[in-house]
Amino acid sequence: MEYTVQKLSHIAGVSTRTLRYYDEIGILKPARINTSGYRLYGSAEVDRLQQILFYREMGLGLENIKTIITEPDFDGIKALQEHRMKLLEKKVQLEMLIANVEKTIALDEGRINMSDKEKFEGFKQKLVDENEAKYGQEIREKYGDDTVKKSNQRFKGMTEEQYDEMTKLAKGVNETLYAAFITGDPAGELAQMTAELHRQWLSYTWDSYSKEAHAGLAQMYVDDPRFTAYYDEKQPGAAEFLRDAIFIYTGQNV
Amino acid sequence: MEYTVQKLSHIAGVSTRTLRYYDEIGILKPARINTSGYRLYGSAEVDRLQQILFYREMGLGLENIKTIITEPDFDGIKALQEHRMKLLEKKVQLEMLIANVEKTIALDEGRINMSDKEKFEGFKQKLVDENEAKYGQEIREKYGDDTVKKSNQRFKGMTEEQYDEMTKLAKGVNETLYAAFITGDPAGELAQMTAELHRQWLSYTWDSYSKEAHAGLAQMYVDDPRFTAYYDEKQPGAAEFLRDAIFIYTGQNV
DNA sequence: ATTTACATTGACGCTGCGTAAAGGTGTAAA
DNA sequence: TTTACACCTTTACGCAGCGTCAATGTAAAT
Repeated sequence: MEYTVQKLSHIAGVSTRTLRYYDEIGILKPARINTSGYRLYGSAEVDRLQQILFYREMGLGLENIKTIITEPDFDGIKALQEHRMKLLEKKVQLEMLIANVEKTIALDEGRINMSDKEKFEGFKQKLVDENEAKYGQEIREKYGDDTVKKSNQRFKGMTEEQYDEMTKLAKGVNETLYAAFITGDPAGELAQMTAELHRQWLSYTWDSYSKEAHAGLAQMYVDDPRFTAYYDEKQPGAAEFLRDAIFIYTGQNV
Repeated sequence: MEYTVQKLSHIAGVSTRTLRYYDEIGILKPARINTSGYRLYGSAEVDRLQQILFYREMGLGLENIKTIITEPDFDGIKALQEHRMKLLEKKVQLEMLIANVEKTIALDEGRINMSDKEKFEGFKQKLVDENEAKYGQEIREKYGDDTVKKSNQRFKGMTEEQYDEMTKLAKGVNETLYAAFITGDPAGELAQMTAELHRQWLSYTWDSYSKEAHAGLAQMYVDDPRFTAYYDEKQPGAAEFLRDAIFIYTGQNV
């Protein structure tokens, strides 16, 4: 009995394209080809296809399958055992991924604004990583290696409640900042409230508070374009305005 | 501060190719391009890249990420929740796959011959699925809807021991069949033993045995090319020989 | 003789880049 | 100033496993 591509595809439940592809990659060649170029398969090919599909079901790649079924004394079970290990690794990966996604979703319960939270999240990341990478040295020189280390550690070791609190404070800083900016007066009530919130926010990561350090950070907001961009995104000039407000709050000379 | 591709790639820990690709698909365009055609990124782009990498870590596709970060009021959490569902589905699939692979490996303990077992596995599949698809109707007409249903159910509901037993019987049928075929005598002792083993094998799936049905099936082995192919693979003419033996065994007129 | 069903060989598309290849720039050392 | 060398650019194939046209030839049924 001979089968054309379509007949075999019906028997095996695969597409004709698949059969042609299997021919192309040499994993299943037809028994013969007739004068019109038609592929004709015999029962041996049906069996072989069934083996291929069996291993395919197991998730093995076609190259692997080719090796298994072409080399007569190849240990199929051993291949499956190796394959199993790969699958188990994949499963671990997937589970970690799912855990991460779920953690991210759960973290959102605090419900700031997604984009705000993200920005803050990114901001936090930047504070720790980039600040460390690029400004680490000068900050260490200014405030001491120990202070910086403690700050970073505290940042990473925060509980979720603390993180939430800090996030809320950050949100408060943002909101009052933009409200204060509209008043145009960095010495005004709103602007000073912003500076106060900002101080509270800082206290979450700073070991000890000093007006000088606070003012220094405010100046950095203006000097470092990455910080400037963060505050200026919604409102150009906001970084500078915040610095002025903090300078007044800390009694720094402008 | 402006970053070239390489600088940005260092900051973000991605390849320059990735940055160019992100430019190409429009997910992250540089702030500006200088006279020499160099890509220059600003801090806004650093932020955007960080968002992109965040979602990428979550396993989202770039097209999805593009939507999330390009459309300002798109709900990122919702996207993550949908994504989570997909990941969970993937996990279920993967677990099923692993279970299958492990079952296959375990089944090999019985140590038939791998290829024989596979063929039988495929044969079982064909019996249930294809038989149902192509000959279901005529068999139902012949033996009744109920009989067929019960047979299929029993086939699928078999325990592993039963399956093993059945597998051994199938192997016995094959071996004695080819031995008997050499004798050339379908009425001989070996051939009749084959028929007997075949009856026992049938009993695993048949609700009740009848000589007529047995003979009917034997005829089908010859009529249906797929069955013929199975028995004839090792020995052309074996299917016909088996039918003759069974006809004699059941006292059917040839 | 015509329609219909089925066959063939290309060849592009999908995902997210890795990896050359071939050639212009920027900067520092000789 | 030349030379070297690091860094930039665009173009394009490769991967895994087919799905999906497109253009065209053949077998079988009406």
